Amino acid sequence: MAAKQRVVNLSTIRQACSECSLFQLCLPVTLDAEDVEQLEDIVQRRRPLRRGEYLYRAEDPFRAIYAVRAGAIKTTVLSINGEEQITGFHLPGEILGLDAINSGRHPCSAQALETTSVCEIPFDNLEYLATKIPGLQQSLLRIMSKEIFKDHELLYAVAKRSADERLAIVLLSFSNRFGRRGLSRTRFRLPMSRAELSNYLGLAPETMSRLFRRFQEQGLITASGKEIALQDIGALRDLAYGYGCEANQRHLRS
Amino acid sequence: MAAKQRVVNLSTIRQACSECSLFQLCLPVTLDAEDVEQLEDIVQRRRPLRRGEYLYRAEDPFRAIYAVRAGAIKTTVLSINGEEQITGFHLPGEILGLDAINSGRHPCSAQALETTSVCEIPFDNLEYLATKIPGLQQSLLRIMSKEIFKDHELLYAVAKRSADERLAIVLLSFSNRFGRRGLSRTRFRLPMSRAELSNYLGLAPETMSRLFRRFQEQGLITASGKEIALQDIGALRDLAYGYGCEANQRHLRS
DNA sequence: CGTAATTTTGACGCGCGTCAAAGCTTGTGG
DNA sequence: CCACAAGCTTTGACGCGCGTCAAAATTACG
Repeated sequence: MAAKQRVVNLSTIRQACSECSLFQLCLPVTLDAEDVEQLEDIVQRRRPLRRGEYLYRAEDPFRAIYAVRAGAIKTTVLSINGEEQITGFHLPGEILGLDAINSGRHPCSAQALETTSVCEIPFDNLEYLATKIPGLQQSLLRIMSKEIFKDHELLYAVAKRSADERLAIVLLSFSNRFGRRGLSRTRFRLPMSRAELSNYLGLAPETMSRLFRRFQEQGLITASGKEIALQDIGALRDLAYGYGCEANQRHLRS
Repeated sequence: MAAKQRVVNLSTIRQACSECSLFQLCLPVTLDAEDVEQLEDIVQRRRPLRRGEYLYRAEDPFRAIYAVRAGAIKTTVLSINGEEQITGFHLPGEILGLDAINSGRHPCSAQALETTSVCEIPFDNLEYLATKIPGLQQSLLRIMSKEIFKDHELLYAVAKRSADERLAIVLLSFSNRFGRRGLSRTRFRLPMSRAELSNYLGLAPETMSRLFRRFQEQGLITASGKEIALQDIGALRDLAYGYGCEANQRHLRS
């Protein structure tokens, strides 16, 4: 089914690659045109997901990883009492599903926050390709490493910080992630509701609401609905990274 | 330097492998004796670390990943104000350093909590070997996936829960991790101080202390110093996994 | 344009951090 | 083997941050 002849040049590949969010797999290392072509052959387009549709559900068997092209996806787990815990937001250019490799089943559900299109990358093929193309294996390992690191970061970020620090942190996180994709770092549209944000951050929605008000009063941001503009990134950074968090570390030895 | 001839049989390999904590790399997939031998060749023993000694420091260039053979290691980051944030405890049989693959530098420091011996697995060699032995590549990916998942778990675990739920969760986590290694699941010695535990969980040491008292009064555990005995695992599980955490999810759509 | 879902606002209470000081370990040197 | 520090761990008192409940205001959507 992939036996057709094709003529490609590197720049169109790069472009297609980037367009369908494979750039994360391509960029870190040098893959030549042929490699990228092979990689592209295994990538599948799917019809866009509508808001609320599931990309996969927890416990589904693991077949593929996914790259978000446009839109946004949230991943969730169900706590025992049947309540939804949001574990991550995935924006264009980001990859999800890696956490399923180990057990062979998805540990969380993935649901579209708005109309969203993704690329599907069947993992069997990818893994096979990775043994053939050393650059690709490296690339894969690197992405997974980054994933681990990102999570660690969020872990500290969210676990041990006050509500306003948490909000500052995610706002800056979105700012960076949009910025990396070439969008504005200071004005963007949050794809999720306040309730989802607060759930993600482990706060009550009421607290989230009050925070948004406070942040606006302090001139840190302006917000109307989901449209956000960061007015004072410096101050946000001060909030997010450190100053005023002399939490509970003074008790440790050297 | 690795050119010497050796006669091996699979069971001694397996044993050595498990002893030096490579079992995580071997077990998930089938590697034949020769593969394991190659793997073993690149593993390096190091002299044991004494309590407080660093295995590596944040920002150190990434050379190798490490498997804990005996003892325990904590990984930490420094927040801007120079305070230590504990990001993980690593017990025998566990692997650390994977989070450095992406950037090429260790994002955190690793320090021995007690006398600790580790295996060093130079990453260049491992990566090369992984291209030669498909089973090994799979194994690596799987471990990294597990790592991602574990972190996710802890993220929810710690971020959005009350102090006693957090304590129940880590106690059960240690119970499982010791149990997996063949030690008792109900009586064990915590390798870290209360202050370190509380730092890790994002709590004040005073709170930790009060929690230990409460848990003992309620008959959940008995503790004297670092020796812990879990008396009522069922109740701990109830605390850890759900009941009574109707936190902040009732606000979400469908 | 009306109904449902979301967001906002206010009042109130509890959990947990903070400060301060009193036991307990642990290790070191006489 | 004991004495004396220097950590740790525990205890109590107190206050603030944020969750909870309830209801109004706003927005989204058919």
